[in-house]
Amino acid sequence: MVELRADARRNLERVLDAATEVFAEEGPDASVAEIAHRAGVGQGTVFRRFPSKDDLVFAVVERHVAQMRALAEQALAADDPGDAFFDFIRGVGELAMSMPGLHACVVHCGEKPGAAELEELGRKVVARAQRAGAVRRDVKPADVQGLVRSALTGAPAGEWRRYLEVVLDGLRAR
Amino acid sequence: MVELRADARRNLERVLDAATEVFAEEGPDASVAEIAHRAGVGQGTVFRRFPSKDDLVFAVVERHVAQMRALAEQALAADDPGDAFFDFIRGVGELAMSMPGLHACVVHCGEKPGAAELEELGRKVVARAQRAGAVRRDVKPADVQGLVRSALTGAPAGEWRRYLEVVLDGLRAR
DNA sequence: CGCTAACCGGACTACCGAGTCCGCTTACGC
DNA sequence: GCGTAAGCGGACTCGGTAGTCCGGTTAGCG
Repeated sequence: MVELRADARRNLERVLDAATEVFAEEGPDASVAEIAHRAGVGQGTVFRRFPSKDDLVFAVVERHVAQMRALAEQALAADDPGDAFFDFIRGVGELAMSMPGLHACVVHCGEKPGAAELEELGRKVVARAQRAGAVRRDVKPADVQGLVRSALTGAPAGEWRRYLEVVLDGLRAR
Repeated sequence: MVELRADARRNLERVLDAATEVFAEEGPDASVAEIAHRAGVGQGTVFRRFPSKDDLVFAVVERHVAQMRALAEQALAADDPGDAFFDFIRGVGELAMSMPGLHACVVHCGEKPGAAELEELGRKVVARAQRAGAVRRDVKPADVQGLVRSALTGAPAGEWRRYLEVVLDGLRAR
């Protein structure tokens, strides 16, 4: 499987796009049949590339997480560590909540995909903000991640920005 | 169905107890078969009393929510509105997280069961604390509820108390 | 007692979604 | 062109769950 035939590659992309769409709308419980149909291919085609449904979810989430990594890198390069942190979190919120279903997928896969690097970067962003005295020192980077994810996941439709601000206020050094 | 035969009443209680146990362990996705088995009755017996599985979930959640109402009433009777509020929230946390699966059930049923009265009481507790200057004024009672629920739902196993404290700090008037 | 309506259990149906299989189609190297 | 292996689709299997049904059991009244 080093080289994919042209039609196979085309279908693979269709599947990934359709899966992103469908998962974004319905979350990780969307059925593979729906995705295959939306992609205009048979179920067999989906399962040939992604041996299990979870593999498909991972692939979709992977793309999504990559964008967050970019934000984290940007935050590390910024001048003010405190502002960088708070803007980073807000950016992650915008990204995640632009496709709520996908966010549920991220939660669904736990830590699996490119989360390791993202977490590593996130750790640095947090540590830097703590060193600069902008973030309270008694929270661990994992706590920040968890709290933010909770606020985003739990907020009703249009309210997540307000929720996030409350959490961010709770994270500020006092 | 005004009067229930003695054996029927006994079975009804067994079912409710078993359901509470099982939902507390496995969340709202636990199967009715498991509950019936744990209660030592047939599935038919369960469905005779609760026409759908959701009805059963509601009944179980109802009981759980009643305990929270008690806490809210207690909070309203307390002297210091600020302390009352923060202790109330912590109490709700203890109650909810002593049975995490049940908490997921509460989330699962949305607002259905005795939530209306609980919400009404909660509203008063929050308003009182805001009037006393202990809680920031730009949050609505529903936000408090949502934020707390999010923090509890999203926290990993042993960490919910720490999460809750961050959120509570975010809610304090500054 | 003994009769009967209420009640019981658990087999059964209906349905849904993940993952498999195989006969047919098509890209593409020669 | 043409032969063939890569690829395709979608019907099918399999497992699991909500909800139904009915022949058998029993509470409890007279």
